[in-house]
Amino acid sequence: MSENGHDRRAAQRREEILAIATEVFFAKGFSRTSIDDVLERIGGSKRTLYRHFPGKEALFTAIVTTFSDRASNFAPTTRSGELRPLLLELGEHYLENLLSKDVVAMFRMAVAEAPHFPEVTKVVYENGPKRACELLAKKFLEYNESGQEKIDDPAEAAQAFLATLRGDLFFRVLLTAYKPTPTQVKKSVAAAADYFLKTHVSSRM
Amino acid sequence: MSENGHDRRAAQRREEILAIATEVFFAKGFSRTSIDDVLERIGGSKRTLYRHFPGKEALFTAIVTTFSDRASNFAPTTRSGELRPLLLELGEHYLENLLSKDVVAMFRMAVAEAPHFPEVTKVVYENGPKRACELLAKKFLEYNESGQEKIDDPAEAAQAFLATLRGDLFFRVLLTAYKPTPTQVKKSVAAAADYFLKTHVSSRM
DNA sequence: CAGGTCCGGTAATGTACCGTACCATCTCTT
DNA sequence: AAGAGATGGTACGGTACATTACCGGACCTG
Repeated sequence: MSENGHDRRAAQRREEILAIATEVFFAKGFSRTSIDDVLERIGGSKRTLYRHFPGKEALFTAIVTTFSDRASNFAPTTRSGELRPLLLELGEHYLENLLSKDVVAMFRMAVAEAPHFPEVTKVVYENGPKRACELLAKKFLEYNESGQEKIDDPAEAAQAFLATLRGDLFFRVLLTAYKPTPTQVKKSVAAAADYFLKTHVSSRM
Repeated sequence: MSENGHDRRAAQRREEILAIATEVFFAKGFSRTSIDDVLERIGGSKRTLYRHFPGKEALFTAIVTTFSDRASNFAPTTRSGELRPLLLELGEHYLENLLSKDVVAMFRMAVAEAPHFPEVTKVVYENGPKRACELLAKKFLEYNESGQEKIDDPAEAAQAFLATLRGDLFFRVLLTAYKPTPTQVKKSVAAAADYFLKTHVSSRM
């Protein structure tokens, strides 16, 4: 009953539609995107779109939940014994991802529609900032077991590190056309890492 | 030529329209607010609204610029000699304001419409996060002249303090129905202040 | 008081758009 | 090979909405 030819094709088509719709929604936002806009890009008929997604709102929830889930993973990092390089690598990866075009676009859409789709945007929060913080806290815990220094209160440390990492930058990117260069990102990350090292680390004896 | 009776009345009416329109836009967002919705609340005719504001977009820019300007002031604070109470007072005021219903609503609208009104939302950034940071840096400078302790690099210290203050909270409020209680806010502020004191302060000799 | 300007209310105009219906064609299952 | 379902293309219904137009009455200025 599984691996039906029809079903396989349908699933493929669904993925394709979802991918293109994601692009369109990210480019124009929820309200400014019309179903016809999406259709123009995917090329099929209206009926097929409505078969896969019962309406515009369903399309929105599918886009946001799947994207926010896929986009929220810390890259596996080299686990050297030194803390600072680890922080730099993790921080840079996090910021680069957070400030990327797609993530910013999704954030704009999710924040705007939060009052209308509370359950959906809650998922964004959980897959996004919350999960990032938890994963980082876990990495800190791992580090504490094998590393040279000790990180106090990993959960709160992770929270603080990510916050200083974001600083002002994310707001600025969300609200203006500003996009920092990789060099500027690196500089911000280095500053945040140094703060972190001053505060949350005690040398292991 | 000034203080005309007509002009006075008109200015008054404009203010009234702007205030009510602000409420409606904040409650429903830009795209979901219809001109008729606003009109229903202000009670007049369409023509008068269109006389004061040439269209929906003009109404949007007026709302966002004036509100973001008015909402972004640090309260004057008691300048005692101790740093910690100062941080607590400033931080609490900042967070309470940032997480208030209206500010959150404006942020949602501004972020969503940023691609379409770049100049306007840029003003929001400058009146909001940027200005807050500058004002706080100035306060730190003042403190350094009269206080008991010394804050290193006031500009960057202000940035870091506000960032740790926000932490995760603002995202969570933007994306979910969560609203922290005053007690929780106080707790967050205290944590951020303690973190700050550990990092950015050197005792004056 | 005369005249211009603002105001309120309603109607009209034109457009954009979501969702459905119809029908011929293609694809996979049995 | 036949039937069932998916697809493409186009057209339709109904609605919501921004903006303009019209008109009778109110208010301020000269």
